[in-house]
Formats: sequence, structure tokens, C-alpha cells
Amino acid sequence: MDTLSSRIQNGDVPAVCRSCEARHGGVCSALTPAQLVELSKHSSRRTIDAGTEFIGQGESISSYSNILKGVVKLSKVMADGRQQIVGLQFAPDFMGRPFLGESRMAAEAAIDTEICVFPRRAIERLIAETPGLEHLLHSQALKELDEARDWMLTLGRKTAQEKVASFLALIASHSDPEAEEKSMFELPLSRADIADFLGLTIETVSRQMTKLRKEGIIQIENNRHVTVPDLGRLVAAAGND
Amino acid sequence: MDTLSSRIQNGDVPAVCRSCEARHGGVCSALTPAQLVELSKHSSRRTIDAGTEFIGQGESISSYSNILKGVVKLSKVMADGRQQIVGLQFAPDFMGRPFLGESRMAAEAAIDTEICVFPRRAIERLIAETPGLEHLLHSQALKELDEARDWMLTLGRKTAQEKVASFLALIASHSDPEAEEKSMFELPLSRADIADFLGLTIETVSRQMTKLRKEGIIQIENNRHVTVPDLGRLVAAAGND
DNA sequence: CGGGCCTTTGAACACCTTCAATCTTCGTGG
DNA sequence: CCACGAAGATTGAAGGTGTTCAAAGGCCCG
Repeated sequence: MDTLSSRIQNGDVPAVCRSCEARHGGVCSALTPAQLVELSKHSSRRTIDAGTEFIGQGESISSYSNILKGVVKLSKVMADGRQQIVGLQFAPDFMGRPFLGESRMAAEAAIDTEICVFPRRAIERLIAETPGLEHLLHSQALKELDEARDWMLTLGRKTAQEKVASFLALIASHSDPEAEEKSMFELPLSRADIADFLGLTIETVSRQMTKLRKEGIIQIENNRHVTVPDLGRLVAAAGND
Repeated sequence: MDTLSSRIQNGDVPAVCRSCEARHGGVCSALTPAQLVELSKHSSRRTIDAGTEFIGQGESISSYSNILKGVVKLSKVMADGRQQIVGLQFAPDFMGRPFLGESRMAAEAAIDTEICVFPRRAIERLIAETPGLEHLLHSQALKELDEARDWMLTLGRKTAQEKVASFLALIASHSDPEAEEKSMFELPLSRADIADFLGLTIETVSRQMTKLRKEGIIQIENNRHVTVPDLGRLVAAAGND
């Protein structure tokens, strides 16, 4: 629209940030061009292969990051190995636990993922001097809290079939943001991951997927590719009214 | 210590706030005396009897509040009546979901509770003009997110016995903040509430309590009064290493 | 002391898990 | 291009943990 001013504005923005999606929805959208320039000097892009854990549970944290592409799973492990995925993060989510020196969970790329890494000090300084940034992070924390509590209902009170349907509905909502009816997507998680997200076993997940398929609520190809002909039926199977 | 300046400072603080605990740990600690004066004009104390629901799921929100005394349970209900408690709040927690017009869950006093109620507009104006307040609320949101995710592990991966022990350990930690060994407290929840918090039935909760009692990990008198002779054993029974 | 509610206890059952075998998919190398 | 092997997914049968249904016991308050 206003090509002149946007050209000028872009002129101020670091080259690496110019094509970055996170600049619009992510934390960087709360920063001024000058702050972006400063931050970009200390930040770096990183590619993480599927299955790579890049933050360990209990590990001390020296950096934050932004997801540019991909899906990250956050998980907790008990001493005897039992595991629970406590959150999935998608682009352009911010990752890290502000104001806490160590991570209370592990972070692992569910599929091939790209992140932009910022030094911890730089972010904390920016938060202190940029109310808009703290507001944005506060909003994301509240959104994640809402999601965590929704999932507590799923974990505590839903049946295996409802749990699996809830998971599929969650992924569908992140794939086709505004699809009203049909939906198609690739599952970012293996059956084992889905089980750890739902508090079930691999076998139960598999059986419930088969059941949903036989009931015509979903179609599955090559294990990961899912088609949902009628989202309404899936949501109903998830127990969400 | 400096009695003069503290007298002057107290002189600026509204009478109703002077003896209020929340002024130290709660949201009000982030406000200046002048802001406190202004806010107190529009706020009011309220006593809520045990079992009274004072915010409904899906209800539109016109106020926030601070817990002065008591315990509040936050719960979600499914269409068919299945219920899950998704959080417990203690004094001096702030209650309400900033930046969202309606509540995604119900709030009910678990025991007799006192709260200080603020009009929504007043709080949102204060947040916008007081970075320290937003920081405090952000910190509380992150703390609640940590708690919610810890509980997801409990709901998804722990056995009934570990769940009940986890609940008792949680209550113990809120009763005797720094007790190293022994602990005594009154349970703020009925067996039915505990079941809804743990994703179990009343009967299973009862059976596991009996089991913990027979194993000597806890003592119970009059259903609600619990003594924990050795917190270490309870924590171990909760599966926390 | 009686009534109601909450809690405990018991027995049968169901759902999910466990253990085990088979099948599919996909990457690798011949 | 196909064959092979490993990893992941599905399916089956048996078993266990927690649920459901039912009854009895205990606590609180009139």
C-alpha cells in the first residue's frame, strides 16, 4: 500500500529479519527497528533435525528462542522414565521460561525445525526496557496457560477415544487455521509421542486411530497423513460438545 | 526500623489496605500509594462461603480479585457433567484472566474465603500504565503455567497412589511453607473435589488414602485433618524422586 | 438422639495396559 | 530397481488398575 514508507521502514530492519515470519507474530513484532538491529547482532538461526533434544530437563538456560518453522515438544520425565509431553509449540512461538535460570522440562524438535536463538541477557534487558515486549510475552504465557488447563481436562477426564480425537483436532486447528469442514495435515508426532502427550500407550493410540478410521471420522495414509472429511464429527468425538 | 518514614508511608495508604496481607505479596505491592488510594475507592471486600461458585464457566468477566484468605478451586466441566479441577489458588494470588472478556472455567470457594474485588476497567488501566504490575502478573502467570504442567505429568502418568500422594504433598507445601520433616494441615477439599483434581473417582481416592494411612505415611482424623510424620516418604510416594 | 451427608469398604466389571507376534513403511545398499 | 533390515505401527490375547454399583459406617448438626 504505502510502498515508500514501508521501504524506508524495511531499510532500518536487519537483513536477516526482513524475511522472517516471527517479525510479525512473534516477539520481534514488539521491538523497534533499532532494537531489532541490536538484537540481531547477537542472535543466530539454527536448524534442528527431527528428534533432536536441544534443551534438557533441569539444564541451566543461557538463551531464549523463537520458532521460525516446525514443531517443538516440551516434555517432563520421571525418574523411572515415564514421560509426559506438556506442550507443543508452533511458529512463531517464543520459547524459554523468563525469570528462571533453569528449564523445568526438555525441548525437542518433533519435526525438522528452525529457530532463532537470542542470548538470555539481551532478552532480559529488552524486557525490562520495553513494556510492549513484556505484554506480548505475558499474553503468550496466558495463552499457554489456557491450553495447559484445557489439556488437563483431556488428561484427567476423557476416554482414550476422546483423547485421540482431541489430539487430532488440536493438530487440525494448527494446520488449517480457518477450515470449517474438511482438513488435511501431516501429524508432527509419532504414535509414541502422541501416547506421551495423551497419557496413554502406543497400542491404545493405535487402536483408537483405527477405530476413528473405521467410523469414517478420519482417513489415514502412510501413518502420518490424515484427512478429516468433517471437522464437526471429529470435535464431537473429542467430547467438545 | 525507620518508624517516621513508615508512618508517613502508611499515612498515604488507604485504611482498608493497611492491614491487608495482599499488599505485600499480591498485586497491590506493585502499586504506588496514590494508585492504591484510587483503586481502593472502587474495590470492595467480599466473603464467600465454602462451596459457593462466584464465577461461572463461560461467564463474562467484569472484575478481577485478590484472595485474602482461603482457597479457591478453578474447574472445567464437560457437557455431560464430567469435571476437572485445573488449579487451586491460595492467598495472596490474583484471580482473573487479563485481556479476555470471559472466563474459561468456574471459580468456587473450597473453604470459607475472603477476596478483594476490583473493577475490570480499573485493573486494565493500571496494567497499561504500570509496567511493574504487568511484570508481577506475568510472573504469576508463569508460576501457574509451571504448576499446570507439573500437574499434567501427575494426571497423565502417575498411578492412583502417586496422584493422591502428590495432592497431599501439594497441600502440605502450602500449609507449612518450610517444614522439613513433619507436617499437619486441614484438607481444603472434600474427597469428591480431590477426585476431580486428580482425575479419579471418590472411591479410588478413599482407597488410596486408606492405603497411605496403613503404610504409615499419613495419619487421618475426622476425614479432613492430616498429619504427615515424614514428608520425605510422602514425596517419595508421590513419585517425585 | 435422629437424619443427612460424606466417607469407607466390598464385589463385579470395564477400559486400558502389557506382552507378544505380525505387518507396514522407509532408508540403505547391493 | 529391488532386496534387505530396522524402526514404527497394527493387531491379538491375557491381565491389572481403576471404575461402577451397592451397602455399611462415621461425622456433624439440628
